[in-house]
Amino acid sequence: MEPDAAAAIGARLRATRQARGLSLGTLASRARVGKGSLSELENGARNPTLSTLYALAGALGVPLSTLLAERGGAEVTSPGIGARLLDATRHPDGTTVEVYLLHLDPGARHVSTAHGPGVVEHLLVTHGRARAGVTGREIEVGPGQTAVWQSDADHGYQALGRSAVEAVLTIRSPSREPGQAG
Amino acid sequence: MEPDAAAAIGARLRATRQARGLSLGTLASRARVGKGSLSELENGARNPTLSTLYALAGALGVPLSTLLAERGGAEVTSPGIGARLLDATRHPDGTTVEVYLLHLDPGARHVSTAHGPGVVEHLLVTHGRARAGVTGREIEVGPGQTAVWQSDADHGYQALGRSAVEAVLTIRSPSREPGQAG
DNA sequence: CAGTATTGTTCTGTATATGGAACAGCGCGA
DNA sequence: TCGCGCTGTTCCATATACAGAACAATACTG
Repeated sequence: MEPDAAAAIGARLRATRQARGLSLGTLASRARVGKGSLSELENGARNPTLSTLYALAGALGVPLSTLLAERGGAEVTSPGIGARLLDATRHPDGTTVEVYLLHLDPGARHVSTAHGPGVVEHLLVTHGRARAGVTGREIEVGPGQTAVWQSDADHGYQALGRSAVEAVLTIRSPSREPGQAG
Repeated sequence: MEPDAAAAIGARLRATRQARGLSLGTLASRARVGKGSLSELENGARNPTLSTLYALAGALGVPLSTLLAERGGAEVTSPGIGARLLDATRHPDGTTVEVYLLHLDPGARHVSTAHGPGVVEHLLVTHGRARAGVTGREIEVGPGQTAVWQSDADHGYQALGRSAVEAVLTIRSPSREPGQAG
């Protein structure tokens, strides 16, 4: 297998567990999995079995595919910028929604030309500060704040200050316009 | 594990293999997996390892999540409400961010008691209309709009009108307060 | 400060998943 | 009828994932 696929899944496992506020021991006992197994698994030092994966996903209340990081692995769009597609759904009425997890290195900047009409982007900053929006009308957003813009004009986002930016970027395209990360 | 989860995955495996017109032996050798292992695996008499699953999925040219039985495992939190965790990350500074894909049946309503201080929730509606926010101060949002609230007070969201609501819910918790979907 | 949880780690014997060999059931050509 | 190539199955020795215990390192509590 990919040498670090186990590591990736372990990291996701740990992240989800901690996000739930669970200790390693409690999750292990809830999932009826050995504490040691879970520890080594989170550290990527194991090649888990389908049964243990199911058990852990079940105890976390998460579909197993969530733990299987393999959704379009970290796509690097520009230097200093990483975007990971979390989900892309197409509603029956044709609108598509893409959800990205975005990482901007300090100072990184991304600009994009206009998309089709009606495309709306939401940038929800979870760490650091950023400037985002249509070119010339950017606004500044910090953790827990969202910038929204219509991307039918040139637009972009950039990291402010000296710390990296983590954000959730959602792109909603009304009809058949394919969304691009940015 | 669920007794038939292995059987389900085995069936899918066999189906995709045959759809590719591959014999058991050729797939086994391409994936560098024992013939016997693959046979028993397809018959549901095995509890495969992540590495063998990856190897087989890779040789079939299929994302692993395709082979997993639980496609689109929607977690049902309340009747008429489905939430699927897309991602849960914990930043080094301790803040955790959870991103959910949310589905509300027409008229469905969800209320939640107060979480710890500093928790911020963002509800980005991608389809339908919803009312969301702190109890008594809800706002109405439609496609492409976001409702934001501090969830240190009772809060909730509900679908308006006669169509279902699709949304992206992001919960940002500053310290170690475990986030709950809602 | 000790005393006591509670954390996550490393260790160990056992169960089992693994690759490969041996096996059986075909179709086909001579 | 053989023989040969193919199919997929069952068997076996070995590697390893497993549960749990024993451990260490960090908190609370008196």
